[in-house]
Amino acid sequence: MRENKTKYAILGMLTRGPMSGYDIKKAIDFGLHMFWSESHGQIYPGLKQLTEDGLITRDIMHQMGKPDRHIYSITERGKKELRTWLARSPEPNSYRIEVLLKLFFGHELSMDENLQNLGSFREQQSKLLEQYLSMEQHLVSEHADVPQAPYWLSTLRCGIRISKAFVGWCDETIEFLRLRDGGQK
Amino acid sequence: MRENKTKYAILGMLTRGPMSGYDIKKAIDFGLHMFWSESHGQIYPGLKQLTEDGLITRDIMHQMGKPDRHIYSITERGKKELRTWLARSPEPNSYRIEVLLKLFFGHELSMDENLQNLGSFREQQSKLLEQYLSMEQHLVSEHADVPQAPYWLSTLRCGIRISKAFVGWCDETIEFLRLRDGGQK
DNA sequence: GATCGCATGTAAGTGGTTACATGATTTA
DNA sequence: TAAATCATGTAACCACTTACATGCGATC
Repeated sequence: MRENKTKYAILGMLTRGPMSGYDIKKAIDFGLHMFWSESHGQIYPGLKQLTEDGLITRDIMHQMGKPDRHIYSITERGKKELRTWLARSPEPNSYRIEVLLKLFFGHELSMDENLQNLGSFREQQSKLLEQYLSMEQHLVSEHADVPQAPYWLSTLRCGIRISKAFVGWCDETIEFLRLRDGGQK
Repeated sequence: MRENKTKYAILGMLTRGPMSGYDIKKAIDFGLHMFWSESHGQIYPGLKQLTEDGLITRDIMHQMGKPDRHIYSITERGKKELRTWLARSPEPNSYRIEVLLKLFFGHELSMDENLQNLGSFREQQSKLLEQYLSMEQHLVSEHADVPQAPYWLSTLRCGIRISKAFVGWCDETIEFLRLRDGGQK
């Protein structure tokens, strides 16, 4: 059974308070971007469905010079539905890591090309790492008082661990392959 | 541009030598399963397309008491296509990690439920880790001589690093949340 | 006698991204 | 003056999984 999890990301964000689809998209992009993503092409139909199911309600705010804002609020039933899902053990995640697929077939490439791929991946990950570290600082210093902070911090620290692991692996692997290549000559 | 990468996984496996769709599926499940997956509902149509495009060719082997085997071989053009893709810098991977989405909204749950989710994820990852470690041993002792071995080893070691990172993070987070919970009382 | 492995394929349905569509205001 | 931001939605398209379809032989 493949389940659509967009609804839970939406419901989760609405526990912070009423907001628009646009706000939800931004909140997901900012808060979850190291481990989750939703496109607005999923969010707007999702909001429609959730409204029909009675898990959220909609209010319309008129604005001058800007489009109307549709403000959604989570209902009690919505909260219940969210909690039920949250409490079910997480399914194993299946990721697809392109750099690893490429490296697995690395024998088909020159060593130089492999090292370039690894280098570009390393750069991606070390940029992410820096970003997470500065977000962690920001969270600790600015939002330590909000009750969700420990959970946000914990997910951030997972991102930090993972990107550190990737960077470390890149360094190890670049050296390992270089040595092998040199030794072969 | 969202690109279908199934074809590259197939082409890559066929660089080992001619094999059937069934074999390819098994090779992917066994060799790539920590970072890639393909369903046979993707593989068979993929093989058809690749044959039409002239990137692979097909031979049919009759067997007694079993269905025919369709044996595919990669062509020169196929190898070229694969190499071109392999040499392009890997795209950043977008993973969806359910346990993190759940933990991000952990404030909606009891501490006990959060710890249970973390515990179940930790178990998943530590099982994976053990599996990878034994595969590493096997690879080093049995297949050290094949020319692809360093690449296979490298991808395995990435899996090892990542699952270690997850397990370490789980331990840290379980303790972090327990302390916070105890401190609050 | 049931299930698993071998072996290939198609079809239905869902998941998800990107482009299309609109349009005012602010910023570079 | 070009672009980015605010703001919402739909439609087309592709990716991917799962169920359907078939059928023999071996194992439990």
